[in-house]
Amino acid sequence: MLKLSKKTEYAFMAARYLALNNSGHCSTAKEIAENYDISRELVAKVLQNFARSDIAASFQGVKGGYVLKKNPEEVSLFDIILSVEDKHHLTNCLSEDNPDEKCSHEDGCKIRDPLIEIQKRIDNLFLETSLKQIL
Amino acid sequence: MLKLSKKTEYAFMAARYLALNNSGHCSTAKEIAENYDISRELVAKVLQNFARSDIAASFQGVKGGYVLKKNPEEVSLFDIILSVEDKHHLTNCLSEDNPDEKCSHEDGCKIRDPLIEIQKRIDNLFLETSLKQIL
DNA sequence: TTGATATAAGACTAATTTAATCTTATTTAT
DNA sequence: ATAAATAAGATTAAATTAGTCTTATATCAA
Repeated sequence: MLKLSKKTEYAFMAARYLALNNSGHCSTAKEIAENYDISRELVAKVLQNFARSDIAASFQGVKGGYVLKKNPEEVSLFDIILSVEDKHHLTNCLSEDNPDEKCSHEDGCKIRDPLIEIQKRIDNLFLETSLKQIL
Repeated sequence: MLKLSKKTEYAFMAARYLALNNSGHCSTAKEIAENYDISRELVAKVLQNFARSDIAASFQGVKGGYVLKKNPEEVSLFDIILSVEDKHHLTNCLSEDNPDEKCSHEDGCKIRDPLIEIQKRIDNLFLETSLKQIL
């Protein structure tokens, strides 16, 4: 596997849409969902996440919606993933709720450290790629 | 997410075990499973995959088991992942059974190309890391 | 002030994927 | 012959992910 979730895919798409339509105009979840033919509710959740993590500003009510809060070159794909995904770790024993040496296979499994290194380098790939680069 | 499957974790562990115990000695699935306290059947499947993809040689019958067929520095983590995992793609539209331009979001989603690039670079990280490096 | 259209957020259900187990067959050393 | 191993596929169970539904709140405009 090692697959991005649909939520992350939708997040990339929604962020891209916001970036391309940021001329003072407020984009709604409905608008984006219809544009890509995906679930309105899922897009809405993605956008709510964006608002929470300060990627986008939200406006409620009629004429409400979302606008990007940063320049596309200032938003990394990593920011977007983090905004939308709670777990983003290669293995369970690499996650923060499982700090330090804790591995379900006791000290039998010694693959943790090299994987931490690879994890960092993968994160960096997404960190180095900005939203601007996918427009 | 973007998580390795347990199968892949087990594969790394099993490969590591084989590499550390390759002094003419045949390692069995049972032995490895007990050593790491994981399911015997799952380890068996991993080892069968290793045999099919020529990472290990298998010997049947009593006194049977598996031995690494290559030097640890000649086996990459990517080889191991490929051996054990059928899908190893960042997104569904990146998989081979979905060639070329086919994306469920028609031409609406334009994130495919940059993701192909990131996919390649992730693959490279695993390709550049050899089994020897996790011993 | 009411109705229409948004976001906000959480509960719930459905679908898919992954993990684990079970079963049967075959091989081979003793 | 028997015990211990691989081989391979079927089946079940568990976990995760995707998608939907519901209720509440905000805001614009007639």
